[in-house]
Parts: sequence; structure tokens; C-alpha cells
Amino acid sequence: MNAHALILAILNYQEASGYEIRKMSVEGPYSYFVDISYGSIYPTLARLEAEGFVVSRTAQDPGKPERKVYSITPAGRLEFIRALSQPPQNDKLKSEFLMVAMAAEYGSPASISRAIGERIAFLEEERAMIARHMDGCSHEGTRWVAGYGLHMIDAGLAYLKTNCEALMAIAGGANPVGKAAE
Amino acid sequence: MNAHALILAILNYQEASGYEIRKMSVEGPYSYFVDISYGSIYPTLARLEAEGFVVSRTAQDPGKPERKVYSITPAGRLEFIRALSQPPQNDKLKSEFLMVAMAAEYGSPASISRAIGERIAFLEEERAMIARHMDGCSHEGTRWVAGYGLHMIDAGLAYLKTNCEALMAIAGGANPVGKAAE
DNA sequence: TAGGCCATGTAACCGGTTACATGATTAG
DNA sequence: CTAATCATGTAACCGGTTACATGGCCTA
Repeated sequence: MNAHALILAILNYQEASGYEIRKMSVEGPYSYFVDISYGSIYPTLARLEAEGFVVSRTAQDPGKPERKVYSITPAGRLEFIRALSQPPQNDKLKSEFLMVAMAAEYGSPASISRAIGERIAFLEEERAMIARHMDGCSHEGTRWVAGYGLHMIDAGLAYLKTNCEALMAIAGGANPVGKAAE
Repeated sequence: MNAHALILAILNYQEASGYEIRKMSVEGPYSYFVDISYGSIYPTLARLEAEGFVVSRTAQDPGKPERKVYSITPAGRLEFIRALSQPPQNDKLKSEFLMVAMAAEYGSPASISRAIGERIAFLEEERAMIARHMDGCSHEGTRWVAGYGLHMIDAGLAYLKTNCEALMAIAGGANPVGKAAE
């Protein structure tokens, strides 16, 4: 899922400015499984417009800077569907937490406990965000995906809560720094 | 988790050649949450050696090409622990499947059903791989992480199996191509 | 009046992938 | 004889991030 396809996907359902697209990818319903920043949004929007997949108009709300609101064209919708119909790549998970957990023996119980605590806090925050998006949203596909997200986050939280002591016990083992420096 | 830290993490537990490191990141116990290819492994190994974090020796097994086996140095271990002690970044999930699911209304029931089927197959394969790594492995951190992986995969499979009909029902709705091209 | 949010955009950089080049050995 | 696996490495490219530049409005 590159910027190209993601932006098309968003604009397929609503028109938006670059700023709003970025917000959606960070705080919005897409944030669970995508990520994108200004540095790729604005150039991509310009390219999509040059290719005829989106068009822009300027909008001005009183007391706010001028916005460039992009909307998808018929060609863009076709392109979106084309992108959708390609066999999806397998999910890619990048987790530093799991790396840290794997090497728990090199952390102190305190640092591991902090890492777990922070992770639980993060997951609960994310859960709340998804739940917030879910009610008030009537789009079925979005609700299905949000349901998936909630389910997975709950599973993660459950594992963390029932196994945090086990992980801290690993951390409490030998003196790893000494071991590492031997 | 960049190549630098990942390679250090692997070499912290065992010596390995670039080829083996790549295998581990694709088929091995690390594959669940990292990914890396030759094009970044070999240059990174060279850099790590120049920096004194790893050393290499050449090994030759009869009937096989010569290998360059890398092992971590005390400085490398310190560097590994340093990397570990930095606050872990939040997980990043990239999922094209979820994007496709979200836009299920633009797919046919058949294509959605195929996507779900392929995903289930993939998850089951991954599950088997993790389970395979888990027994026969006595390293506690690895087992904890593998347990996490199994737990999450099971959660994903459960959601998919109980909600696949719902998703296909979305796909079976309107005539999306006509809608898209209108 | 300082900081935060709105809003757009660029340039430098970076981490990584893809594809290629090379070559030996083994199994079918 | 062919394909697969083992094994190392490079070069071109790419997608993306980070940091910067700019500026107006609103709130504390």
C-alpha cells in the first residue's frame, strides 16, 4: 500500500486536502494499517493530478488558511479499483517491542515493566480511537476493518496482561550486562 | 528496527553468515516482525565490521561455497544493548488485505472470498512455522514472542472465520463498477 | 505574546528493495 | 542437463521520512 493507492482510496470516499489526508492516516480510521507523511502526500497529490486521477479546487473557510481540496475523477476510481484487484501483499509488521521482549534477559525488570506498561497504554489509546471511529460510521467495510482492529488489539492486550509477569521473570534472571560484557 | 539493530540482535545469539541472516529474517523466528534482504544485509555487515561490532571468519563446508561467518564482539554486544534500551517505536502494520477488505464493496464476492481464503492459508502457514520454531527452542524470550505471534495469528484467524460471510455480503451488494464509473 | 493548530510545499537524505553478476554443488 | 540451493556482493533506483521554509489565525 503505497501513497498512490492510499490517497486514491481515501479520495474515493471523500474529498480532502493534503492536510486532512495526513490527519486521517495518523489519527483516522486508516491509521491502524497505514502511515504516511506530508513529504509524500503533497508530491503524490500533484502527480495524481497531473495523471488525471484527481482534481483540485481551492476552498476557503473563514478564519482559516486556503485549502486545496482534492477529489477523485472517474479515471481515478478506475485506477483505485485496479489497484484493489491486484493480489494483496502479505501484511508487514514491524515491531520493536517484540525485539525488546525477545531480548528481555538484557533488560532490567523495571525497564521491561515500563515497556509493557507503555505498550498497554498505547494499545488502549488505539483501541479507544478505533472504537470512536466505529460508532458514527455506517460504511460497512470500514466497520468490518475496525472490528478486526479491535479484535486484534484486544488479543494483544490479553496476551500482554496474562504474560507480563513471565516476561519480567525473564528480565529478572542473570546479570545480563555483565554477561554481555564478558 | 533497522538492519543494523536486527543483525546485531541475531548475532548476539549465534554466529551466522549473511545468507543465514537473510533466511532467518524470512523463514526464521524473526520473520514474524522483521524483514530484510541481501541488498541491505551485506553492506550492513561490512559496515558493522568496519565499526568493530562484528568480526568475520571464512568457513568452508565440504561441497559448499565458502561462507563468511560473522560473530559479535564485546563492543557489538554493548551496542546491541544500547539499541535495546532506547524506547521502542510503536509497531507499524502495513496491511493491503485490510485496505481491500475496507473496500469490499468494489470487489466481487468471488474475489473477496479468494482474498480471505488466501489470507487464511497464509496465516495458517505462518502459524505452523512459528509453532515449528517454538518447540525445540529453549530461549525464553523467543518463546514468549512466539507465543505472542501464535496468539495474534489465532485471533486473526478467528475473526476471519467468524466474519468472512459478513465481508462477502458487503461484496455482494451494489454494482460497484458501475457506481465507480458513473 | 507565545504557542498551537491550520495549511502547503520543498530538498536533502536514508534505508531499503530489485535486479543483476557470478559461480559452485547437488538432486532429479 | 536442468533446476534448485548455497553463497556473496553491487548498482540503480525508489518510496518514504525529516527538517525546513512560510504564514495566518486563535487561544491562553
